[in-house]
Amino acid sequence: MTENLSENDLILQRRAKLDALRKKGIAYPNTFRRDSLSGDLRNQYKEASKEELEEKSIQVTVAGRIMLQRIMGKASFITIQDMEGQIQAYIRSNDLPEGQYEDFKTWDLGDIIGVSGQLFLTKTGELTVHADSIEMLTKSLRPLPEKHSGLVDTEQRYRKRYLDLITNPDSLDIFKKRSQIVSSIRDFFIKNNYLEVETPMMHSVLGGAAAKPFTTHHNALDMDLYLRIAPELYLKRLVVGGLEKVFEINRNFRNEGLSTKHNPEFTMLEYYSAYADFNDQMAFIEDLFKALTEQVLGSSKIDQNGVSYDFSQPFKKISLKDAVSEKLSVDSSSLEERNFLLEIGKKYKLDNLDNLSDGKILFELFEELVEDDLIQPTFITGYPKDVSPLSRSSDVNILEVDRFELFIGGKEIANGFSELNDPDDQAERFRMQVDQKTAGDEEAMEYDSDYIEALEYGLPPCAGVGIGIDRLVMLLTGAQSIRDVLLFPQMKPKN
RNA sequence: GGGCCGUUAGCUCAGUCGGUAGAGCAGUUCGCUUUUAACGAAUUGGUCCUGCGUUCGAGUCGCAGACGGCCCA
Repeated sequence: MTENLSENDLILQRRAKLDALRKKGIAYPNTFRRDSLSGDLRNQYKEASKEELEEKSIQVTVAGRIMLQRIMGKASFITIQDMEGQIQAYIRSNDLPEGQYEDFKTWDLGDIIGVSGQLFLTKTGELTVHADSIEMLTKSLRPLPEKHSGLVDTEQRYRKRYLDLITNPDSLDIFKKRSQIVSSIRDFFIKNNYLEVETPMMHSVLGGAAAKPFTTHHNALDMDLYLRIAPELYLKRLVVGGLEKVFEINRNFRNEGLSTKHNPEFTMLEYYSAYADFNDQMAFIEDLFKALTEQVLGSSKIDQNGVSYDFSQPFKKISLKDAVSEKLSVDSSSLEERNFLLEIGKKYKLDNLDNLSDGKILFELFEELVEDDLIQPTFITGYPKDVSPLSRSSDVNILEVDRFELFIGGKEIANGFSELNDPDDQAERFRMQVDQKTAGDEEAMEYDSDYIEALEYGLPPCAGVGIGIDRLVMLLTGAQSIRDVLLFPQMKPKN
């Protein structure tokens, strides 16, 4: 448990074995090359019969970590694990140089070795490499977690992810899926003629989202900088610059509490398309989810944590006001009356109620009352202007903007809107943000005059979307905590 | 920030009413040439998360703290 670097017996024994290797001059070789991976061999020969394999005399060289061993006096079976899975090797004294079998018997679980030999099927039908040569490649000095249960302790799984990955195939599978998801998204955007870009992670002006930032300091410039809370304002500068379709998959940093849904650094996909509006983007998201689930999970109809999702169908759409009024069983027009909003806000114990605008109260009521219940994919539309300082104003309702958020499984998955490209309107919204900041709102944005100047050159009509990759991976893998989809979730150091 | 729960051997876990710290796996030794979490025999291994307190005596009870998990804000 405690990080005890004083070496116990198990480590001393392994070190003694390493010393013996060092004396022979074969401690950490790097000349061994494999020609096969466990998964490929399994796939390739899953149909082959014992006789066929024997007849073909297939010589292979594999490498990996010893995970299981069944040692007998003059012959052994071991299970070695590589990046694709496990394969068994049969090590027989007679087939090795004099004395090597005795050395082999001192090898430990966790050691990384290479094995060459012919493939065969054992009498129980398991594909096995019949070793004619074996080599110790990396001596492991510390014992692995228990071979059957794997590493169970949640804290250790996060702190020592490598042990989790070695011993828990389910965990490994989540991270393989995560990689496929990101790769599939990237393909989808590139196919749709988007250009992938990278924008600054260190910002001198805070903007692009409502969040508390981390600050850092640049010594040579002697200036404080924020770790970015969102790339939005830079990506839209690029659209001004003529990159009419751009996307970025990268980290954002928000200085807030940790939970099963929040990690201070997390991965965001943001993309922008000129000559599109928020309705176009909703349709595009439906296409994205259909393609993504088909590619990564093999079907757009999936079951996750007891819920069935069908991503081949259009998603439900409902306005924020209707969603809240439905929940409260009141007429949606009553949500336009401040007294009623205050009454309901009080009932649900919203903080600092009197200082909140009507739109903010409505928005917070939505989060409080509705969000968790949006299990099937649902676009919420009709967002209040005062919680959406970068969104284009609605042409039909002066208090609202052309914005949506997508909820699936009770979690916010995407946020998108027609972009505000009127520089005067944007300047006015920034000023309101600054007022809110002055009034004590720590999540409010700063006035970004450089961005306003960019808008003055002309941002084409456009719409953009942000999708939280971590939550998306949670959805598609069934993970219950964001820490289970982050290789190294944020943890307090021990001691 | 609040509530609840957890922390015992390298790992996975027991530990009764407060009375000498236990098992399985791993390790070590022996046996075993087609095993499957191999098997059989023997055996080593402890800062019971930390500190303070109560007590003749604390893994166990109390207080404070650390780290983690879940829920709430």
